[in-house]
Amino acid sequence: MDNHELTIDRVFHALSDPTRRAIVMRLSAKPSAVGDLFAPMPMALPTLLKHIRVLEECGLVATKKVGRERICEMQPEALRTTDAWLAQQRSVLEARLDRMEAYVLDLQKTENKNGRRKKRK
Amino acid sequence: MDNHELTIDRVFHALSDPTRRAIVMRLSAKPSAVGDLFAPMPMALPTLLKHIRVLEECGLVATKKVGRERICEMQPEALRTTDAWLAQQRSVLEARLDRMEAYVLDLQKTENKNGRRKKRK
DNA sequence: CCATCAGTTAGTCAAATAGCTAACAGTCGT
DNA sequence: ACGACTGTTAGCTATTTGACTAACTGATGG
Repeated sequence: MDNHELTIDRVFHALSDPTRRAIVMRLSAKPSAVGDLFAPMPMALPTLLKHIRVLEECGLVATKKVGRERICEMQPEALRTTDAWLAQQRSVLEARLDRMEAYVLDLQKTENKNGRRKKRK
Repeated sequence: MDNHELTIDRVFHALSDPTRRAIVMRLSAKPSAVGDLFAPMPMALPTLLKHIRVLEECGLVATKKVGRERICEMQPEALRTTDAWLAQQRSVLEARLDRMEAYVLDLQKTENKNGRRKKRK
């Protein structure tokens, strides 16, 4: 019953498919009906529909029925949450690499001062 | 033959699994041997090994054999590439939403000037 | 040198995924 | 009212995934 859950699991999984990433790119530019999204896609309509459902269930996209069309549009929040996870990892990782680089540079400086016979046995 | 490909597909897929995200988080903090990663995981060793291979094949992690251990460490580049994709979508989407908000605010202002009978039928 | 330690390979299995076709169901224009 | 338009549902299939156990390989450490 409780679909439309915004779990990082689901969002990453949704974005792992090139068709779904293409949909996300189009919907980021502007909301569209299912038929508009379908036009350029090399697959059957029900297949596309299923991709849209996946995007909906992870919270990346919301849809509403208007007449006989279904309009799809991006939900900025899901994108932000996922971006935040990635940014967090990057910052932890890159902070550590920077510290390491600083440490190595410091080592080199110390070596230059204290002992130059390093290269000989 | 050509594994270790850094495709956005593979990176997103790799990150869609909570076990693999946990590995990424630990390796972002510091490189570790397979055994260290294994210790807190509630699964068999070969299962963990396979997760590590997935991370390796998408370019997120690199490993090297040292004695009888295998040391794993993060590859910052893969994280950056994926982060860039997400950031790009966010910027397109949020720029559009901002324009739309501005437009709506402008409409409201115009209405306030021209016609106040809006609320009555 | 041989037991233990740290992975590794191979093989099995259930569930999930992405694709298809065929048939059905609301809406709209005339 | 009815045909065309736009989805939608219901199966079916092949492939991939994430998990397991059992058996194997290559490095220590004593």
